[in-house]
Amino acid sequence: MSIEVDLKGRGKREETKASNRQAIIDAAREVFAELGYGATTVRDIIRATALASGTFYNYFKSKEEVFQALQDETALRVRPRLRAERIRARNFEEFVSGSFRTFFDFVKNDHTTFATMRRNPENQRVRIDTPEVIAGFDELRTDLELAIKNGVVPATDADLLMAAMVGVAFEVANHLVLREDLGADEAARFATALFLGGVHALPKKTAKR
Amino acid sequence: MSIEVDLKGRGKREETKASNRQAIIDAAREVFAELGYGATTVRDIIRATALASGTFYNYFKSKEEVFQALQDETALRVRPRLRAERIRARNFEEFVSGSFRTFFDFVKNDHTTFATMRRNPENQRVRIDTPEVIAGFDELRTDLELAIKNGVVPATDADLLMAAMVGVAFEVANHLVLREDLGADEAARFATALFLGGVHALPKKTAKR
DNA sequence: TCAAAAGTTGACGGAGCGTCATTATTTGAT
DNA sequence: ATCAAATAATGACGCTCCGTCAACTTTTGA
Repeated sequence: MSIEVDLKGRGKREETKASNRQAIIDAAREVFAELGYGATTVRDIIRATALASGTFYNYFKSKEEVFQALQDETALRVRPRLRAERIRARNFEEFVSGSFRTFFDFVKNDHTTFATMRRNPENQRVRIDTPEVIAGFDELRTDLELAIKNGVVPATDADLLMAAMVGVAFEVANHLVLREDLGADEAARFATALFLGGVHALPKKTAKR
Repeated sequence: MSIEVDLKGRGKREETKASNRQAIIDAAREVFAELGYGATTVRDIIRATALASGTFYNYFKSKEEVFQALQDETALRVRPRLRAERIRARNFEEFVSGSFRTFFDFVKNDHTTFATMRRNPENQRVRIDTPEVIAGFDELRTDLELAIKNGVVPATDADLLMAAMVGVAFEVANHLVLREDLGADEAARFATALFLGGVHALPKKTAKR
């Protein structure tokens, strides 16, 4: 008679599998933060765990793959917020300002996660475009295409528009992490004004992709 | 009586030193392009050279450092062009459009270099902010500060303005590399219109940094 | 001409990698 | 409750690459 609650509905097998995977991911997050992405080894990660070295490879192929899982986990936390913001928005202006504000808020609060993910001691930025991240980009482009179709935005290359928005978002986010004096509010106001102003000034040339 | 021309003014010592260094850098460029940054090893690089493995370490500490040298070399080719463009520009509009156009032209023509530097098979982007690159960013910020001082641009956080311009430039450049149908002209026209329009729409709030 | 300085070489000890035979745990059928 | 098959964990092993260093070669300038 077990008073144990089956945390995961399924059997013990499934349960430990999930918990081991999470243990590795959690350990990785800490080790990456401490040593930097480049310097950490698979052994470092597994050593921060109760598991044996071989076990690592039952779950991930390499440290890149754990990193990708980490990135996916993050994207998985951000995307719903962005989606909520997108639904709440009643016009294009709100869509843009809500997106920037949400993203910057996340970056500023989840500081460590984002910093770890983009910077490391060697002054080298690593960014992996995981499925979740790419899906997020696609959602954005789709929305921009919709805005174009509705005539809210001049008919431009939606791909470029997305690129521009993403570029501004990530690069500004970087400064957000590095600069103490810069808040999410200010950054969001800046990015929104810049992007919206820019969009309205676009020529109506290049239509399709 | 040597008919040999001392390519480098100095003695033989200096000369081979310079040529070895260059040989390593050149080999690295090719190997990175072939195997991708992540997969290449120091031995791969040195094997593509007439030198011995130990010699590598007389010139660089690691493959990261060679990569940095490569990046610096690239930045060293781009910066003068950007500076020339900046001098030619007779107003802020020309400054912005000239900068984007020059950068995108370079990216499109020097395709391989840029692609190698930002992408690799593992779908992972690596970017190192080397001294040359940072210096380039600083120049840009200085110019933007000047434009603000002259009242051509609303008084905004020059740091953010730089970040935005850099973000747009790099992210659009990425698409430039990946998309066949996209030309440097079109990209430059897009980025210029977006950025200039955005700048003029900025609030005059946040003054200093 | 030659000894000191500078640079090159590749072999070596060490570290991390990914695999795999072995051992332990879980499962479902009886 | 028992047990054989399925599944997962373990850590030792062979391998590759790393960075160093003593021995050797080339250059320098006295």
